Formats: sequence, structure tokens, C-alpha cells
Amino acid sequence: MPARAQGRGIPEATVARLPVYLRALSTLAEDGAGTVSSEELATAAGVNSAKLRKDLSYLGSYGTRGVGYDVDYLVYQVSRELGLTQDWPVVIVGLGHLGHALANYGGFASRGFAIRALVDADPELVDQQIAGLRVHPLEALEDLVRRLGIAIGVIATPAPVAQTICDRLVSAGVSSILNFAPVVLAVPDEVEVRKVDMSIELQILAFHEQRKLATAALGDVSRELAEAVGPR
Amino acid sequence: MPARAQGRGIPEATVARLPVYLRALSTLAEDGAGTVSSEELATAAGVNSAKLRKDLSYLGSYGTRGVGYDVDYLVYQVSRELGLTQDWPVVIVGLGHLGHALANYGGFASRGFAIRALVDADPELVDQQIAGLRVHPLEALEDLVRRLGIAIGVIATPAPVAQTICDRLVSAGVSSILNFAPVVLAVPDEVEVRKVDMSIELQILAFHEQRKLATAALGDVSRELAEAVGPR
DNA sequence: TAGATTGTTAATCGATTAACAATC
DNA sequence: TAGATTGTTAATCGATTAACAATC
Repeated sequence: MPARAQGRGIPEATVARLPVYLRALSTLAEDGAGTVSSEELATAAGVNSAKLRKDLSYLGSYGTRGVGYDVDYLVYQVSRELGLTQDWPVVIVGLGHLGHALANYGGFASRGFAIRALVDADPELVDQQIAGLRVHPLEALEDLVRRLGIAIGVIATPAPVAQTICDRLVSAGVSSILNFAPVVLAVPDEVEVRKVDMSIELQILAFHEQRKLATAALGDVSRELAEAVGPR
Repeated sequence: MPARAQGRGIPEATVARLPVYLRALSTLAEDGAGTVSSEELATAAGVNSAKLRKDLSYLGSYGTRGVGYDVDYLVYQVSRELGLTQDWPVVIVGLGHLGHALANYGGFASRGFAIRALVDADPELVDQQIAGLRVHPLEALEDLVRRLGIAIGVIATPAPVAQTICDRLVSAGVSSILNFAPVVLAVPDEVEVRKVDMSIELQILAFHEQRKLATAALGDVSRELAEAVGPR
């Protein structure tokens, strides 16, 4: 067993980057790369190489000094650490445009996730086929979760019902939730929630965009000032 | 002008939370709340109150000791700080299920964003109407960006073309990009990129899910051990 | 005034990074 | 051996949090 530099577990910031490394590694593997240096992999993942090496060191010593990392071996180790060597059954609740997009997104299946159930409150949608799966009515939610052993729930409903859906998922035994509804979900401590919120991301961009404009305007002013003062 | 506790600008972590506060404040305003304490607002936003007060203190001193914050006034101040008192024209590139969902998402318009142009490479989609807008061909991209003064580009294309689209957006003058494609985009320093990646979020959940299982299994073992040893 | 709540301080914690000894 | 590159150290930086003086 390799020595592990973990006082208690892997830092959250590192966990959040492992999937990015894994994607870069998968691309390298497809391109037939046998080994990769921390410098190359870091560039592909958009981080600096010191951070990459530190992150990987939390998993163990999987590189070879003077050589680099074996791509296939590292793919396996990162996958294992992330829990992707087993399949996680997923339910999607809410099949509007977004839920539809999620159900059809191929990236899940290839990465250890299996969408096993679709649920929607709209009678028009119930019993329709989406991405090869039948849409179930909301009443069936708890039963589906229990029967299929679903651990991860994806909420793609309108905001007003998200908390109710969340409560039902949790009481049925789901302990990880990916929330696309623009609300802060209240859950027990042992339940993990991740939020995807495009509106928030846009607002963060707006902040930086505004700051750039302000800086540019400041530049204009100082240029005008310089002109007014004249050449020195 | 209020005193500002900013060595240089507002911390990124704070900026990322301001939209969450804004949403909670908007809900409070709709419910007719006149003032709100840091404790109440923090609960609504899912953070602790010390963090909330610290965050708000970067914007200025907008509260009243012993009373709390005026909801409407704080909505305005946070909006202004985020640059939402002006409208940001947005282009969406790629109108598959996801782009479609984004184009139809009402949350944008209400928050200072205006989707002004839709672009797709698929001739089948070009000239169709989505969310009341005509879909333009890819060739029109640069012209649209320039004519409409678009500052923010949303990339909802397949991964293989995302970097090319990004390059074209940037060279046409876009300086903020919201990327839904599962790739790390390379951009000049002055361009801001935010990434939304459901696959990555799911993988982070899988990690925690696996850890919970491991912990539970460990609990079983120690319980079995305790039984084997017998009551003390 | 008494009670409530902000804004700020300072301690703590966690993340990043450069540098380099270890070692292939 | 010489060159390359990892894994780790230690310094630095940024974020979080409890506590409380300021003040409504």
C-alpha cells in the first residue's frame, strides 16, 4: 500500500480538479500517449504543474521520476479514487428542455453513471420515451429510487418544487443531489448537494465585464489627462 | 463615498456568493420584507452570518446596527456591484437540447442579461425560431457580435468545435465566455471564462458517495468486531 | 437606557506555489 | 553518469470564523 499524504482525506479543491485531470488523461490515452509529464498534463488541464503534482500526490506515488506518469495507470488510479470504477444509478427529476438535454447527454454513461429513471409531474410527458427511457409519474419516485438502488438524484425541475422533490429523494434514500434549480436546497448533513446555476455564472461574468469596462474608462481618462498635459 | 475594505477589489469567493445573496434578497423583497438581519439572510443563502457580513462589508456599510439591512437598498447595491444595473447582450452558440434550454430559460432576462443572438452550424436549425429569435448560421457569428455589441458568449456546442468557436468569439471582441462544452478552453489573459460541467459535478458527487459507503462499511466492521469481542 | 445587530479584528484554517532534494 | 522529472517541503497567500466593540 502506497504512503498517503492525507491527514484526513483529500482536500475538496483537489477532488474538484480530479475529474478535469481524468478528462485530459482520457484524451491523451485516446491519442495513444504512453506516458505524460506533470508539465504536459497540467497544461492540458489548465493548471500549473506544481498544483497538479501536489494533487496527484494525495492519491499516492504513481509517477516515475525522470519519466512521468503512465497514462493508463493514472487513468485507473484517478477513476478509482473518484469512485468511477463502479456504476452509479441516477434519476433525473424534471424533463423540460434541461432535463431532456441531461437525459440525452452521452458524457454520463461513459463515466460511471447510468441514468436509470426519469420522472416528471406533467401527465403529458409521463409514459413518453426520452433517450430510450420511459418517463414515470412523480408518484413513482420513491419506489423507483428504492427498487433501482439510486444514489444520485438530478433535480431539473422549476424552482418552486425543487425543495419538495429534494426532501422526497432524501427520505427515499438518495444521498447525493445535483441541483439545477435556482434555489438553495436544505438537506441533512450527510447529504451532499452540488449546484449548477447558469444564471449565477453569468452574473459573475458580468461583474468582471463591468470591472474591465471601468478599468478601460480609467485608462481613457488617464490618456486624456496625459494629452491635456502635453508631451514631456 | 463609503469606506471600502478593499486592498484591491472584492475577493473572488465573495463575488461568487453575491448572486446567491441577490436571489435570496429578491425573494425576500417579493415577500414584502422591509429589512433583514444578517442571520436571516445568511440562512436563506445557505452560509453563516459572519461570512455574509464580511462579504457585504466589501461593498460598503449598507446595514444599520441593531436593525439589519434594508432589503430594497441592498438589492440595489448588490446589483450595482455585480454590474446588473445595465443590460449585457449575450450570444448563444450551439442550439442542441442544452442551447435550446438556455435560450428558453427565463432567469436570464430578469437579471440584466438579454439573449440577442442564436448561432448554429446545422443548416436544419438555421432560420428556425427559438424563444422568439432567429437562428443564424455560423458564418454570421463575427458580424452579429460586432453589430450587437455582444460582450458575453455562451458556448453550448459539441466539445470538438468549442475551442474554434471560442477563438472566433474572442477575436470578434467577446471578453467573457460561459462554456458548457466539456473542454478546457485556452483564452488570452484578459478574457474571463466560466465553466459549467455536469459531468464533473457528478464525478465529485461519486467521490463523496463512495466515501460514505466506505465509512459505512468501516462502521459495520467495527460493529462486528465489537460483537465478536462481546459486551464489556 | 436596554437590547439587538452590524462591521471589523484577529486567529485559524485551507489552498497555492516556488524551489529543490530524491531518484529514475 | 547526466539529464529529466517526481514528490515534498516550506513559505505565502487567500478564505473562513468566532468574538466583540461600536452603535443603532
